[in-house]
Amino acid sequence: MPQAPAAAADTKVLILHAARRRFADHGYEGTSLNDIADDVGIRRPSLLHHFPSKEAIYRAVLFELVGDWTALVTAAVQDPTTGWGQVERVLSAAFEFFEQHTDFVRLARREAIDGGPFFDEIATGLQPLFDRAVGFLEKEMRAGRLRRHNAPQLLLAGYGAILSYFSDAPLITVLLGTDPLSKESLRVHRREVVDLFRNALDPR
Amino acid sequence: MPQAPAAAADTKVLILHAARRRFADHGYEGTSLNDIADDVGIRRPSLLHHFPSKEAIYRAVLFELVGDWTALVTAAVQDPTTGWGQVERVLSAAFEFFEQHTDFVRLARREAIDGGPFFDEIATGLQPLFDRAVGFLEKEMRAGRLRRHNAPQLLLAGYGAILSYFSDAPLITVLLGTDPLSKESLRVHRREVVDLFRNALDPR
DNA sequence: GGGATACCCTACCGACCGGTAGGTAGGAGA
DNA sequence: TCTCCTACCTACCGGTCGGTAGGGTATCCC
Repeated sequence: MPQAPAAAADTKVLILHAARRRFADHGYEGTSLNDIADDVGIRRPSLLHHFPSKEAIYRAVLFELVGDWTALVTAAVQDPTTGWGQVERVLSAAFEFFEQHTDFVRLARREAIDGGPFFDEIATGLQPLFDRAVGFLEKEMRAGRLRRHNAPQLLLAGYGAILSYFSDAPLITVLLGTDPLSKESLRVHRREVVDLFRNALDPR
Repeated sequence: MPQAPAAAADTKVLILHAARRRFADHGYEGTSLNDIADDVGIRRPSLLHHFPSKEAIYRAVLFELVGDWTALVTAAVQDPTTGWGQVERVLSAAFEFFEQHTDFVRLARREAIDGGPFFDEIATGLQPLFDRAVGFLEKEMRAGRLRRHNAPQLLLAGYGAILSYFSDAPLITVLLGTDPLSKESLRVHRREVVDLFRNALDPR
């Protein structure tokens, strides 16, 4: 029983959505095209009508997410605030983004660990963001609006602390005994992390 | 050309060693028994003479590492020191362990993200360690030897900051432009993280 | 010497992988 | 109405996966 063809754009969106979930949950190797096709409700060869290969699907998912992340950071940095206020703004924006894009966090983590075939493009995509953040921190430290630290290392520590909470949610669920992604847990975690960095950075 | 059989114990050790590297580098799905067998220098069926299945090999690798980690934490906590001094001691011990067991870090990370079939046993193995650490922090906070914080969340933030530095080394290499696992980089990172937590915890 | 056992091998299995070939249904435009 | 295109299908490709069967050889124990 043949099926009425859907609009190509719609199917492509459905594929990307299903693929993002699968890749985030099980990684590149742990996801088969059949898995994705089943989620969409079509057969595998029909997937490959919309994308030339599994690799192309993965790449599309990755770039979409990096694009979202870049847009958010760019917007957050637009604001001319300085000192601790700006740091807190960016921290908050990052938190909100990660809350709403847990797939992105886990995918990024997998890429960071793997150093796989797509890794280079992702890394060079993220580097300007990192450099800009380091530049901002160092400028504010020199101006005395933030306490002096090794800016890149501090940034890495912060990125690690926040990202881990979202990427390792399955483990943290067991450790805490409650859902770490619940409104209340998120509120508490966010306050704790912001506090950690205020103690380190805010000259008061 | 048949080969002289080696002592079973030796081969088993070689298998576990090769498997740990492979699983850490490429994950469970991304590692085939042929990969491991090639590293050891035997054929795949010979692997399965020493272990009943791929899953059994993975499980053995995982439990060995969790055992090492448990032993280290237990030893570090043995010391009767209190307050910030004890926190700094444990932090230092963890750093050293992670430096020497980067395979463990990446494997643990993969497990934490996946929530896979082996995950439950690992998580319940780690939970007592987590609970004990939280207990220590809260005791010291009540006694006024550490500044008050939400202990579990602070611990998670710390664990995330440190672990990420090692697990995400491939990405960080690109971001920093230097080897994050070099003696000098490690020294700087360690000082920065210890500083971060001293600012938060040490009542001075 | 003769088993028994431990270790490793080649040869094979069924299942699944990503990807291709070829065909069909149905809408759009001449 | 004829033609072209899109979207999807079934059937198949070569190759790899984890795992098994069965044989050969070295070593240990009697």
